[in-house]
Amino acid sequence: MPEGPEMVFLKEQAEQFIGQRVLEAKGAAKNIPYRILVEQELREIKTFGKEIFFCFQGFVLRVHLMLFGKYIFNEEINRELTLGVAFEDGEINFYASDCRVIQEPLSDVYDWTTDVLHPSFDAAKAQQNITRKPDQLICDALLDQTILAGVGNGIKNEVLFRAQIHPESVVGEIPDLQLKSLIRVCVTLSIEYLEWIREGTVPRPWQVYRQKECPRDRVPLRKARLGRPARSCYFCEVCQYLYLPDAL
DNA sequence: GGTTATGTTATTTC
DNA sequence: AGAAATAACATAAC
Repeated sequence: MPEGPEMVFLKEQAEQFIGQRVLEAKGAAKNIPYRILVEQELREIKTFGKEIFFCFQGFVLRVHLMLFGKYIFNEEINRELTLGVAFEDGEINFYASDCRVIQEPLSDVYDWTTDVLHPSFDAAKAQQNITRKPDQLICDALLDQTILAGVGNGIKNEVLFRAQIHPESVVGEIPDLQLKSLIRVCVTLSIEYLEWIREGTVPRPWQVYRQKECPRDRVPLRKARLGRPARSCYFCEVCQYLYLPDAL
């Protein structure tokens, strides 16, 4: 569930509660001021990458779904509730999530120019940031949330396929134009992914992620755990070019 | 039943 | 000290 587009979709769903007061807040999450939340008015909802923020007067509730997180509206499921917040017209319940309170202004903590789904995303800056670690593998660079917030393992695999770049390519060896196009695809694919969610497209039309065959070459895809830490990569050895330093 | 997995952080190890 | 590996968290699908 938890790549950037999923969180933007959640924000769109939860925005129905803006302007409403909290009737009840409960859950197992630690360091949440449950009692203080009650009566507070939800002012705004924001996302940054895979995080969502419920903004109240003077503080922000931050939720990250991590790997197994789930949320459900107006219902509880038979599992330990991490955080449930009831508003005047409905409630939202989070499970297996990481929830925190942020006191500082969000703009002191987050830089939205790195969020691929934010209007102020700065592609040129992302390219500079990636190039700053020229020895890194591109499959790792794409998952760096300080460079491309919101890109997860699914988007990573799809983007590399579309840009025809092998996941084990060394960042410093990828030509500028290729890298630029790769970053652009991070944005366009994230937007497409958001559309799939909005339209309820299931299963997601992944081209390579969790797939068996290359849709371009009809060749079996390779699956390998690459990078640090090792993450699943699905790729085509025929059409995805491996950029490596010259041998010898 | 074992393995794997859309993610991040804390701890341990080198 | 600091980088890098490992564990931890918690859940469902294969």
